[in-house]
Amino acid sequence: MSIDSLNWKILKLLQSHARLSNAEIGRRVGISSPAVSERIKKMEDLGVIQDYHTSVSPFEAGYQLKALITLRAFMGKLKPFLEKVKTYDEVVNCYRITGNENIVMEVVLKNQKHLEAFIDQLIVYGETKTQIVLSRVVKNNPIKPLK
Amino acid sequence: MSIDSLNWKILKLLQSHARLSNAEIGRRVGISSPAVSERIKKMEDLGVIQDYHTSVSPFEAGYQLKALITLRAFMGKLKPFLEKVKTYDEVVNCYRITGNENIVMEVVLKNQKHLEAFIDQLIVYGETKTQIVLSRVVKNNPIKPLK
DNA sequence: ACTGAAAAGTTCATTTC
DNA sequence: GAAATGAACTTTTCAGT
Repeated sequence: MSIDSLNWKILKLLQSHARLSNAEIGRRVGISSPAVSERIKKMEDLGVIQDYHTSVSPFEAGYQLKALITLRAFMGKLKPFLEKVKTYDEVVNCYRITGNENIVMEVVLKNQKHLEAFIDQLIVYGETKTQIVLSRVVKNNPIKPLK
Repeated sequence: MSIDSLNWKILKLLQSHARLSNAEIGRRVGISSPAVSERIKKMEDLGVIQDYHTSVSPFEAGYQLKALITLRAFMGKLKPFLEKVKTYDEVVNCYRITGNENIVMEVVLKNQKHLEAFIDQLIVYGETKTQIVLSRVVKNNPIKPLK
């Protein structure tokens, strides 16, 4: 499927402002709101649009620490871990990756004690390395059309 | 600021379904739509809600590869890189982190040739390590209230 | 992709608790 | 201070073109 330039205009708006009304989007891209609605629906159905997400400030929610934790799973422990990781409230995102480590997780934590307790839970699945997130330099940069 | 339980209910809905109408949220949490609207507005103003984001499938948009690239910046090159990184279309997210590497980026790329060309651009700023993302095990897991 | 009418949702002032 | 109500306005949905 190829995304036409009108759909790219719609996606550009939605990627940074998901709660814009169809009418407002229509005004900005120059079509009527039913047309916007139909295009968005089609993109949802085709899987071009995956989901609409609200980001909540971890800090405001009481999570003082953000970290990236990589895991190098022990033999036979990767599969059980892939199931277990879905149950951790601390894990916001988790990727399976190539290389020496198998897994990288983005986690939110109350404090250092919480971090320590969380890492302790992981130790049965593999070796971990932890990097504290100091700041977010680029945040959800919208995807653009290929040239 | 502490988030009350009604606001947590609203946030729970919004985190996974950012385009729900205020009226629909109100129905599900048991208050009127003006009350929902006011609560959301207040959370936006206080910075509890940071933004509303639509995720577009990189694959459907023509990006066949997703990778995590870490960078260990050369002496005096970190600051210029922090400015430069905001200009790369390939970089969806970028964090500054503690540890041996200073930076980790989530990037989307057309193909291996594109990856190679992108890494070539980074080489002036520091040493890179690239890990290809095989799959996303956990995706935007909503933040929950602290116990 | 547009139009037009009906249904649904939002906004704002006011009232209530 | 927080939420409900009701009127005016806006948006969405769904028909037909």
